[in-house]
Amino acid sequence: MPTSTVEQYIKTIYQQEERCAHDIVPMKQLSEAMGVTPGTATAMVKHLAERKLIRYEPRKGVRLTAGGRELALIMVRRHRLIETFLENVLGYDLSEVHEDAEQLEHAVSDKFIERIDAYLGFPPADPHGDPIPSAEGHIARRDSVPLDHCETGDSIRVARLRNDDPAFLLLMKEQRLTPGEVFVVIDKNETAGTMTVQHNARTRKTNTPFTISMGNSTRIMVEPTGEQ
Amino acid sequence: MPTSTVEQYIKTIYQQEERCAHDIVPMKQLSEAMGVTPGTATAMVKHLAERKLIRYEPRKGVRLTAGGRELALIMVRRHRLIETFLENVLGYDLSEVHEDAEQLEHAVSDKFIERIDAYLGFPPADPHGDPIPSAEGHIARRDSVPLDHCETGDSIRVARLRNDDPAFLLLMKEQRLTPGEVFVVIDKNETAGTMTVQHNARTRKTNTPFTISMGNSTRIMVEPTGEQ
DNA sequence: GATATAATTTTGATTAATCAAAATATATTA
DNA sequence: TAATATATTTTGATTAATCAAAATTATATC
Ligand SMILES: [Mn+2]
Ligand SMILES: [Mn+2]
Ligand SMILES: [Mn+2]
Ligand SMILES: [Mn+2]
Repeated sequence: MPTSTVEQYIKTIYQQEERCAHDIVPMKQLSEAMGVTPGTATAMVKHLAERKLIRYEPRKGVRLTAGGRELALIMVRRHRLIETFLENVLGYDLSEVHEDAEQLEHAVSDKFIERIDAYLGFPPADPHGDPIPSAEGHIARRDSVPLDHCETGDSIRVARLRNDDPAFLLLMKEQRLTPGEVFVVIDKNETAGTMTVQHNARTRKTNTPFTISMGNSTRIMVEPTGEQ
Repeated sequence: MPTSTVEQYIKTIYQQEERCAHDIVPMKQLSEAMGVTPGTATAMVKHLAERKLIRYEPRKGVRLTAGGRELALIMVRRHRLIETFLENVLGYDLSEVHEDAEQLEHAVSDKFIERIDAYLGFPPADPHGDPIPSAEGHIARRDSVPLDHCETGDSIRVARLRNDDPAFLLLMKEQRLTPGEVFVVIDKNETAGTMTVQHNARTRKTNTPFTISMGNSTRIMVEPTGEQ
């Protein structure tokens, strides 16, 4: 049985592989993502390699083995189902779900997770819009693009918010920039490094435009609505 | 912040104090209840005494301080609310709730517990009939007696099942000997060391009597129905 | 290409939790 | 009371996870 520390390292390596074009993950990146000193990460990485959960290339970095990916997807499934439960059932705010899920994911049994899944009606995605892997380890690939790839006039739907910072998520909630919501890009100012979007709601009169930095907009994944 | 090991020791000491007429808990009893060697328990007990969670009398045993009792009641509250959630919401069997609660109680946040409490409608007792302490650490005292204190002819209601063994609980469920159910003692055989009870249901025809050993009957806490 | 900078690994130490087995104290029994 | 049994503590060792700081290697810069 993996310890919760091992679980957390493996999940983190998976996430870093996703972020950086599924290349090898360097030690600095891993140690920073784990919040430990580089030496600690090196020691753990050797242990994970012995356990055959990763392949470790000294002085280069690490990547998951098939077995490591399997464990990572189990952890991602747990995390996302727990987040969905916290928001949908217990009424947590979007900005609060991550912190608690980060702990609970290491304490729940398979039985618990499968029952939660059924209770929620087998949701395809978590509150951030991230797809929930199946119990067998299959994960849906959804082709969304970062908001900064869009142009003025584009009609878009928010797909995922790839940032766990509560302050960021609180702001997104305030501006209704949450998964499923439809917007139009009304301005893209490369010089200023900002994008301005406007909510498409017909039920509200106050569709005040909202301006966001280009940096933050890379964390908002969107897909075209198909409408012009 | 106490580690989950510290939490578990404190909760266990509380339970052993309850069992044995709130006297001092000897080291052997503690080490057996924790499933560790006596030396391990001695080392931990010194640590808990430094933390002012217990008072430790060498060669005698331990007892909780006010602070220790406070932590213990927090853990008991968590455990019982989680058990209630697992049975009432996720459909766990009575015999399955304990194992998962034993892990989850160390991973949940205060926010999680208060939301679960509200979601369940502030239940007074868990599925075993054990009272749930309030968030402020108050616990209801219910004066129930062990089944073996009853006499032939007594009409009784099951209050609590003080045994976490899944096999025992499975049997109790089968015989409908669960909290709230009403029975009549139809025989008490001191020589054979058995008691026989019969379910009071009017909706069923098959009220076959059920015989249980005196030893097991001490784990079934009951209260008189008031009817003759 | 030599040197400065950055990343990585190694070394030595620490903390929490545990066990096995030896030592000691207490309780029971003859 | 003396001998025996039981409970408890002590000692020495182990495992997992971590840090600080020194040593090493790779990368970038001049
Ligand atoms: Mn985690
Ligand atoms: Mn998420
Ligand atoms: Mn526990
Ligand atoms: Mn219970």
